[in-house]
Amino acid sequence: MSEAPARRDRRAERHQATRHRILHAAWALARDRGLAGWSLRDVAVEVGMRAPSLYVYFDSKNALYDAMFADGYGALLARIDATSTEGRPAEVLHRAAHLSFDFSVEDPARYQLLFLRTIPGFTPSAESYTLARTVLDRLAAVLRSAGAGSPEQVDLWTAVFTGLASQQISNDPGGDRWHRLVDLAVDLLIDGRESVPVS
Amino acid sequence: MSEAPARRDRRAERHQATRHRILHAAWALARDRGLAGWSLRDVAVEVGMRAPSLYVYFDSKNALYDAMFADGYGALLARIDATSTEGRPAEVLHRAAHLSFDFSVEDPARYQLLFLRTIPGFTPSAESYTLARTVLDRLAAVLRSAGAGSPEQVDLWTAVFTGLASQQISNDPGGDRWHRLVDLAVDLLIDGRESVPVS
DNA sequence: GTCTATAAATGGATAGAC
DNA sequence: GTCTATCCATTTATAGAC
Repeated sequence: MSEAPARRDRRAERHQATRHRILHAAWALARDRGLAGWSLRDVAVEVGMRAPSLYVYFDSKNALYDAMFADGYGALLARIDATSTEGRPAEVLHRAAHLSFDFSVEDPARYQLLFLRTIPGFTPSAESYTLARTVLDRLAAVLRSAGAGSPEQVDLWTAVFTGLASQQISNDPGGDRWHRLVDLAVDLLIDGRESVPVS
Repeated sequence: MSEAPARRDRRAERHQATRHRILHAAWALARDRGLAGWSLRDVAVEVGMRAPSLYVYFDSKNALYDAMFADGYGALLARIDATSTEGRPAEVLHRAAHLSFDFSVEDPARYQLLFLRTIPGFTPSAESYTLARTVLDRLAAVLRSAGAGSPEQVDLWTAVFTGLASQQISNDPGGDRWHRLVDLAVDLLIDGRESVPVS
């Protein structure tokens, strides 16, 4: 009440900016030491603060995990939106497969947080969970638009490409041993009855 | 030197038995609270001891994780040995697929320890890692015996069936939404064998 | 909003008596 | 082999000064 709207807005903006710096630092630590390999102190050091100051921005460590969870699905949504759905169905499906695979492999910690249940005591908030559902439905819609949209087909697709990504992450980090199989897997899923040449 | 061999043997046997009790308790806690959701104190309570006594049997918590890792791969090996390799290649492949899928799904904590890198600071010992390699080679040999043994085929198979299992665990625990897709996936992979590059 | 100080709890690990 | 006692480090989280 005692402040002009402009000043209040600037402060809110600044607050949001600091939140993002904290979030970014947490991601960096997660990528570097594993999803569970860092503490709030570590995050604080990374952003040039003391640990207690973080509580101005996040109510708890799990709240920070929840923000990371939502942020990760936000990144997936952005990736989906940035991917063309033009072209023949087969082309769309190849693009969708690489989208899933690449998104998973490029950040194993994010993969672990978004797609596995691995942090003891952490459960996404209702809002974050709803976001996750929405984003995955959006990905399913892409498959549907390319004629691979039955529930069974979608389930099989997600299993195959997260499976390829998981193997790539765990058994050949930085390599391409499973990446090389992505297009082949798409072809097998598109038509299992006749051999499809691999380019 | 001051003890008769018989007495020494009985003591070694007793020691091994207690080690197994501890291992069993750790698995029970991992299944119940997650792979990282328990402490050595919890394990001790479970076996009716105090935490320091555990150090008579395991040098550290990571040593206990390592024993669990080896034990898990031992269980997989036993499962492989107990599975028939008789019948037509297609039958063998269906059996192998269900073996992989069921083994993963029936114990998510074990799946996490054996197939994902999720415990900060834990790396399997050289011996355990060698065992893991041996067991997975054994599974690959089964695929080979059924005509699906090229490195690319084996990589694709493991990715597909651990992927199905991972989705089942994370998104439909206790259900069969991805279990129902196992045989379908096998058929698709069998039909596509000719298109898999043979190196 | 950031800090110091500290609570409060946890957890891995060791020393040494019995 | 098991215990008590304890160390030592860590971590999440809170209180309250500035």
